[in-house]
Amino acid sequence: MSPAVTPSPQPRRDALALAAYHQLAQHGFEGLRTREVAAEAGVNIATLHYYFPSKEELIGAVLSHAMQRFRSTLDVADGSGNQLRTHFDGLRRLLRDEPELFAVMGELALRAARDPAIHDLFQNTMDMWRRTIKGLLINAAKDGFLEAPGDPDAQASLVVAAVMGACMIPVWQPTRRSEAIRELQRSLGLRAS
Amino acid sequence: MSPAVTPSPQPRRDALALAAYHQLAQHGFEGLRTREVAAEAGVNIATLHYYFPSKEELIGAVLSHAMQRFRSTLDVADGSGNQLRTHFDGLRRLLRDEPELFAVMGELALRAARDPAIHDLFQNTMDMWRRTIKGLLINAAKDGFLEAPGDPDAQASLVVAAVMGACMIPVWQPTRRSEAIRELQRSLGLRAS
DNA sequence: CGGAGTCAATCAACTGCTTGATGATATGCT
DNA sequence: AGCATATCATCAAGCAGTTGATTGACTCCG
Repeated sequence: MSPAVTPSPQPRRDALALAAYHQLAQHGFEGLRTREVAAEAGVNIATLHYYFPSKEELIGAVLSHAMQRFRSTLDVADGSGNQLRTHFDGLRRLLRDEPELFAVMGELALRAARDPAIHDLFQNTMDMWRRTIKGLLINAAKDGFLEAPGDPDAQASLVVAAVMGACMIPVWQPTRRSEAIRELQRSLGLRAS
Repeated sequence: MSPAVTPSPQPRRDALALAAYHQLAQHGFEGLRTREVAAEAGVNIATLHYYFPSKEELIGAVLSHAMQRFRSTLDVADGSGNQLRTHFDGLRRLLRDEPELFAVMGELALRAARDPAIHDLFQNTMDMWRRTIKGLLINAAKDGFLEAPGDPDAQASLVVAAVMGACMIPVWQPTRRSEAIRELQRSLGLRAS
C-alpha cells in the first residue's frame, strides 16, 4: 500500500519551501535570507543549496506553494446552494485562518512588476479566479440569488480588485476591511444564502 | 525679492529623495541601494549620508514625498459640479501620469506590516482619503448625482479597497483595471457628470 | 564500493556607513 | 579692505558586517 495520497518524496525539500514561505510572509522579499530559511527548517545552509541550487529556485517553490494554496481553497464549489456566497465565506475564512497567504501574495504581486515569471503565473491565477467569479455570478443570477444582475465580466473584475485591495494591504483596520467586503457583496445585490 | 515661492533650500537633499523615490518604484525595497540612489542623483555615497544619516531617514523622505504627492493630487475638489466623478477622473489621471506613485505606495503598504512608523502614516492617509470619499458621496447624494444612495461609510471603504486593489497591483491587464474602476462607479450609481 | 544527504568552514561580492582630506563659502576681527 | 578662522559640501578610499553560494569531508546505507 502506498504510504499516502501525496507521498511527499522529499520532506526536507518541502520543509525548506514551507520555511521560506513563512519567512517571506514575516519579512518580505526585502528581509528574506537563505540562512534564516535553513535555520527555521533546522538544516545547514549548504543543505538548502543541495535542494535548491539558487535562491530564485527556492522562491519558485514558494510561488508554487502559495498559488496552489490559493487555488485549491477557492476551487471547492459544492454544486448546490448559493455558490457565490460560499465563495465569499471561503475568502473570509482564508483571511482569518491563513493571513500569511495574503501577505505572501502581496509580496509576489509587487515582485511581479520586476519578474516576468512571477508576473505570468500571478496573472494566470488572477484570471482564473476572475473567470470563476464570473461563472458564480452567472449561476447566482440564473438561480435568483442576485437582486439586479449586471455585467458579470465587469462585476468579476471589481470583485477581484476589491478583495485584493482589502486582503493584501495590511494597513486596514479590521472593521473597515470587513465593511468593504460586506459592501461589495451588497453592491452585487447578493441575497443572504 | 525672494528667489521663489518654494525656495527649496536644499536642492541636493530633494534630488536625493527624488532619486530614492524612483529607485524604490523601479526596484522595490528589495533592490533599493543607497549607492544607486547616490549615483542617480550624481553625488558620492558619502554625500548622501551627509544629508540622510541613515537609509531609514532616506526612506522617511520618500514616504513623505509619496504621501504628500497622493494627498495634494486628490485634495483639489472644486466646489461645483459632480465632485465625486471629478475625484475618480483625478485618480485615473494620476494612474496614467504617475504610475510610479502607485508602485511606491504598494511598496510602502507592504512594508507597513513591519514598520510601525510607515503603518501609522499610511493608515492616516488612507483614513483621510476614506473620509474624503465619504464626504463626496454625501454631497453627491444631496445633489442628486447618485441613483440610489447607500451607506456612505461602507461605500467609501469599498471604494478605497477597490481602487487600491486596482492601482497598486501591477499584474492587471489594463482593460480589466479600467473595467473594475468603471464598474465601481456604476455600482455606486454615479451618473455621468 | 559509491551515491545520497548533511555539515563546518570559507569565499567573493555586496552593503550601509565612516573617515580624513579638500576646496569653496561665510564670518569675525582689525 | 585684508586676513584668519570656521563651517559647509563634497569626494576617494576604506571598514566591518552581511549574503548567496561553494568546497571538501564525513556519515549512513544498500
